[in-house]
Amino acid sequence: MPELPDVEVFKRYLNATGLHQKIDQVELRDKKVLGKASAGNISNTLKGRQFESTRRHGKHLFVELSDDGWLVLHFGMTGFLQYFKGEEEDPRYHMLVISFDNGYHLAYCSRRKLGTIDLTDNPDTFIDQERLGPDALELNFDRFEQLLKGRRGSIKSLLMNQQAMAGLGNIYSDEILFQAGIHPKTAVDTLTDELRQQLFDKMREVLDTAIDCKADPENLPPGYLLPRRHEGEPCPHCDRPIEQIKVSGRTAYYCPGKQPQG
DNA sequence: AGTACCACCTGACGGC
DNA sequence: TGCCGTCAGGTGGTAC
Repeated sequence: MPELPDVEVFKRYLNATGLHQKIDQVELRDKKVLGKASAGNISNTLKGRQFESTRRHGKHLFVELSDDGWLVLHFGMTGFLQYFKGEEEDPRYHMLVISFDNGYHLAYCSRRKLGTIDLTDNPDTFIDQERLGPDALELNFDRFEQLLKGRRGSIKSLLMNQQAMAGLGNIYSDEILFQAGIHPKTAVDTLTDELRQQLFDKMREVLDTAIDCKADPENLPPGYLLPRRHEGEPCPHCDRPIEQIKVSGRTAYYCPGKQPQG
């Protein structure tokens, strides 16, 4: 699930629940989700401290600790956060459980364990080390155009390339290309000025809208692809059946009427 | 540079 | 009902 809008929702959730409380206990239940930091390292760093603030960059969530240091969360395909009191209802997917002195717990949950938990002294350093591009919502049009320059691959691959820009994954790149009326396989270097502008505008619009909708596709306004993102479903604009193709290894859905092949 | 394929994990779904 | 193949919204490595 977690692309930029989802992670932004997690960030707000954490801001509303887990800040400014002393961390009493830290339990790492599966080391498979660890990045470079060790379990002991995570535990020692968090215990006795508080979460002070959060920052999101692309699909990464950084959580600032009192006295230097940040916890880094990446959610993979199935990660999410859960704040709860007392007993855990379904602890099967709780990979990391942080217990506060108010009796509440914050759990990092993941079914497929494809996410990563790590530590960093400085988010900017971490972003550099991971070679992440600028956050998709912090781009201005000039910077966006710079990113497109000299690229020859498909536009969908570029949108999903975290080194180019950070935050977009398979489903929101589909939605953005649908709204912009651009076929996912369109070569980047064949996009007209008009389409580049359209793409940039729709990227912002889709991301802002998705965040407003709590990143739940069912809440999206009429005219969005995501609730109908299945082969053969009618296009919400023209009723033509949605088609499915592979674009750099990922399944892409698009409307052949609204997004003609270039 | 770009793409294709595999791997990491687990669960859901469709076909038989 | 049960087994099996396939696929899933992410990422990294390798090979071409």
